[in-house]
Amino acid sequence: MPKLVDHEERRRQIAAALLRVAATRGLHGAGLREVATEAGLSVRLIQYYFGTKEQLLLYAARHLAIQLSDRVLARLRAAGDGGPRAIIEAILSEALPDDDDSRTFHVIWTSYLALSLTDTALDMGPLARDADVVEKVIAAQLRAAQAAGQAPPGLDVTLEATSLMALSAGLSNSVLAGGLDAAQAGAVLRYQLDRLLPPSDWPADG
Amino acid sequence: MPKLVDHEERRRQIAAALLRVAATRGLHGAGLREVATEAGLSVRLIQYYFGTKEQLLLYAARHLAIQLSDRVLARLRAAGDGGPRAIIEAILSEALPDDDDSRTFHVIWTSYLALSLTDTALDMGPLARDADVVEKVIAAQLRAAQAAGQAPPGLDVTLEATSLMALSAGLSNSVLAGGLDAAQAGAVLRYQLDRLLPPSDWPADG
DNA sequence: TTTTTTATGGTACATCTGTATCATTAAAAT
DNA sequence: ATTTTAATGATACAGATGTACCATAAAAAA
Repeated sequence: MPKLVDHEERRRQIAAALLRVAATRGLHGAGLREVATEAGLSVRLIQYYFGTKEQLLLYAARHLAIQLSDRVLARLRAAGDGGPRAIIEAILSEALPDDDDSRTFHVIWTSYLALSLTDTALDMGPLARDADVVEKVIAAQLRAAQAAGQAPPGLDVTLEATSLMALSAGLSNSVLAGGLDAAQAGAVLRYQLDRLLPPSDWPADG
Repeated sequence: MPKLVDHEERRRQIAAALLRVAATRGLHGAGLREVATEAGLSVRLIQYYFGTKEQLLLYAARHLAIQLSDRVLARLRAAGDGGPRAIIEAILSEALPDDDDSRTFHVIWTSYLALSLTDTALDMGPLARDADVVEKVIAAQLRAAQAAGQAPPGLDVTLEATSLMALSAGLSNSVLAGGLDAAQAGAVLRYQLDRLLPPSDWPADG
């Protein structure tokens, strides 16, 4: 046999090419031929490693989710241990499309969401579960902030975590659609975090 | 000539058919032949009344925006004059996909958003302007609430209005994606409105 | 060295896409 | 009654799409 190639590596390579094409043409407009050219391979190879296009899409979706995880983790490490407020801000800021890479990410993400709404074969389950994990982390941080007297004791941390995730998603949409720029979205986000975790302290027991 | 038909009426009819198809197949998957069949017309007629498909998409987008306006206005009238809180809740609740019609609307809306991100010819300007008007209405209602002593004087009404719009959009996304059901989303929304406009009063001058 | 297996290229195929063309009905204008 | 014009139908066309099939180079196994 020839080179005896690493299949997983090849799949990553192809998936990355798909995502690059999808960033400009959209997911539905990413044809196999164009993806093959972008990856520097033949169409036949995409068939060989994925079989059908739908499987390629699913694989690429997981690839995308992993990218997001990596980005969030990187920001978390960069934020260090600045306390709950810093951690939450790091996570949610990453969710905003503030640079080209991030914008590309969100464009493809939106494309996936739209596709999954009408294409039942496209299961976005894994991505939703990732979002759930993040939401739970935020809730935990809010609880920690309460315990440290940095947040009002009356706060419903579960509802607040859900709200923050939704706020972040909504702001992202606005930035993508052009209604807001990244700086404005960031300002809104920090304003809400300030309202949630103000500088002043509360008595730990209410 | 034959029947001497009302062009605008025909266009509405065709646009409605497109949206009906798009609700199940997605916007990108709504072929002219299928739309024609759905409308009970021939493909040729769609060409006759719209020329190109892109113009049909643009027209349908306006059609969709008008539908949304109508829905919001209907809810506003139904809400009567229950004060700022009731008005804001009416507007934002309408934005949540709580029934089949509303869900269909949001599916198509998301499809449009995704398309417009990669298809430069699809100008979503009008829709963005509609959203801006709604946001200004909400800001005005918040100001009214402040003046009536129903909201904290320190509130930045502009940022809060933007936040509420983003929150609503994000919640809608979650409902569409299946992470939340409509009831949960509504609960989150009302929780945030309670936090913003609590039952208790403030002194009008701070 | 022969045989088997893996990796790859090329290409043909059926289907679907939006659009263009040719033709026709029928009402209004003259 | 004739001419013009609005409205509609049928169908052909060029291109793109995902997939299937046939071939082959080359490395590992025998």
